[in-house]
Amino acid sequence: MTIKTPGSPGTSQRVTSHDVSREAGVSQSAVSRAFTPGARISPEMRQRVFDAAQKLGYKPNAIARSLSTQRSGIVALIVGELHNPFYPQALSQFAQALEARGKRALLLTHDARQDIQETLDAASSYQIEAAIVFPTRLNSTAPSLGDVSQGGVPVLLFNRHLPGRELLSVACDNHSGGRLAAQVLLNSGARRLAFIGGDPDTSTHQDRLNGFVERLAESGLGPLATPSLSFRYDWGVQATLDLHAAGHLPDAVFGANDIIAIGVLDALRSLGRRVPEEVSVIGFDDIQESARLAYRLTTIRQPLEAMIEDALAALGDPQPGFGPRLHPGELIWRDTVRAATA
Amino acid sequence: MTIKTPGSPGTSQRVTSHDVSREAGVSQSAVSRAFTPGARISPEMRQRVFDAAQKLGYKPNAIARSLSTQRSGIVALIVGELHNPFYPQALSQFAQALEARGKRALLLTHDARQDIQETLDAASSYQIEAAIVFPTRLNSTAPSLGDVSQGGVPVLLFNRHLPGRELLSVACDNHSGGRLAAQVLLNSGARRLAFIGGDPDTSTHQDRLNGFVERLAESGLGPLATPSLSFRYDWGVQATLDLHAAGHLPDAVFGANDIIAIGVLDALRSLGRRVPEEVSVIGFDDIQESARLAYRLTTIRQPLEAMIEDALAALGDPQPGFGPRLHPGELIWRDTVRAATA
DNA sequence: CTGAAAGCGCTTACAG
DNA sequence: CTGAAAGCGCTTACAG
Repeated sequence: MTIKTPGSPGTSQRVTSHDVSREAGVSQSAVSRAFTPGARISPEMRQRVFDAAQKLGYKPNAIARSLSTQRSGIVALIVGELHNPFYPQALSQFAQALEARGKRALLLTHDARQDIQETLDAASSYQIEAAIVFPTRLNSTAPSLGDVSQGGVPVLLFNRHLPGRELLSVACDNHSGGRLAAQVLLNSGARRLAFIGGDPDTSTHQDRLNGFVERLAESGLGPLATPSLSFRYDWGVQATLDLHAAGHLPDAVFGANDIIAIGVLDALRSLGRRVPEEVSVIGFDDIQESARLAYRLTTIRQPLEAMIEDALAALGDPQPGFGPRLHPGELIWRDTVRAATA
Repeated sequence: MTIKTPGSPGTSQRVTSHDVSREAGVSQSAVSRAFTPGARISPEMRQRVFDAAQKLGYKPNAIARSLSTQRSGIVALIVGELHNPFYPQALSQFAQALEARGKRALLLTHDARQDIQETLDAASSYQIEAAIVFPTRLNSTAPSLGDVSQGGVPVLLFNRHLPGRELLSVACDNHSGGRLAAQVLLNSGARRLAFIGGDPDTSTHQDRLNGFVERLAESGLGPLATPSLSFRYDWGVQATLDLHAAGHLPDAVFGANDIIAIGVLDALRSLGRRVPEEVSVIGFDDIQESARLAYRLTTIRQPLEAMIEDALAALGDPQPGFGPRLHPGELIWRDTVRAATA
């Protein structure tokens, strides 16, 4: 791909601070100062520069500024597959939050075939100030990520944590969330509870499962089944169909995330099972889709805004500490869990 | 946000080509050449440089390179709201396609309150080579976009076109797609056809509607109703409910996109109407969700890959021409349109 | 093929 | 407050 120059080709010469300084009859330093927020410059000078800049259509070159200041203002956002709508939502909110802070988001993709380290290296050549990874493709078996922060740029895992690695991470308090899901289902009178899990190698999955099982145990129960595979709609459907075929249909299911829970709902419907009369279903995330008329899914919401703020705060903190930063989930009560029995 | 330096603070000094040249005992130009693909340099020299670079952990600074070469390798991706899953999909595929070409994607958001021109200006300070806008928030009343390409960077509208402006755009052939939808519905025996539209100010909406109406007219029919508002699920639901309340329930509906059509499906279901027995429904886009068990939506697929390739090709072309570049939609036959009557 | 040097467009001590 | 100058880390004619 090469650059083309539509419109007047002559105009395409980039106008620089030198051009402006000439036009305004001041030094080049002056024009630089005029465009630097806290700089020592008289209002008259600044105005004079602005007028000339306006006239010439001057815009400071952020690349040159980055080189000079040694701060790019760029944060890398690294995403894998986007099957789960939770991620696009997080992605765009991150981009906005970054912009609000005067930063820019460099979007990088990461697929299963490549080591995430390569992606990070590629990003770091742009002198990124931090990298936020949305680990749709990353589980605890991921290699070498532990070394990343050595390069000097902080890496933050969003919505997952890797135990024992020196990485920043922010996530929902999935363990408590798992407990909450169990609690809600138990309250509704359910006794045959199943968990349909996502990728078993992820902390997200594990924490939700452990919290769920822990709470069940406190009521003297164990899960009926905990089939787990991946955080995808198809899997939610499949697992439900399998359970049914095996004659193990539960009276309540906790889907490891909403997209799975929605699969469960669709499968149940195709099986002619009524929700919540025969089977209660609860999910996790509260993606937009869960509120739809066709689902009205009861779920545990991840406090996305708070998590994003916190992620950015952690990245800005010189001594953040490496444990996962946890945020409590919030129960969103809709129509897929039976009302509590009296 | 400031940079922190985890790990060994001493290590955080960026290693530059000078460090490498010193280590390798060669000139700085040599190390630059070693990292420049087509450069004239002997294999021995290159290897020597690579060894030193490896030892020091050197990575070329892309920011400095950009400044020097006057080519940033950065393409801006500008997105608005992401209610429609079509866009995240397009977004991540664009990012991948760009990476495959050695380019980087700068992600910018654009909300309704701000002029898109501001967003483009912000982007252009990073010396972007092109901007691709996903016009979820942009309709034909958008101001000033016509001036954008003056700045020297080509702007491409994805999935929409603005008549009469000198902008690149690639889109599906929505007019033919609208005709195709009408055709399919007519073949199924429908006679009372409605179109539930999106934002009436968009070319996407208009072209689909016009094609649809045109084909209907050829069969001596007119649309039963064409309520239009926005490309959102909620609107699909609402419009269907309204039609029903007004006693105008059609025997076939063409949803201006899949997300609307899915809303229609959900509303129909809540009304106790059977699809496709009582009402046929067809959508547009073929988002992943449309294939789900609960919907199995018959729809017209936008050839996303081809559109993305073409977009990148157009951006690389010095003389692209400004008409919209149209790609034919493909009928995806699933379960929401009645089989053709004999 | 290799090196010394100028230059990309800024920022920022340093003097005044 | 203002200007001249050095420097950020590369690339690329220009000589050799």
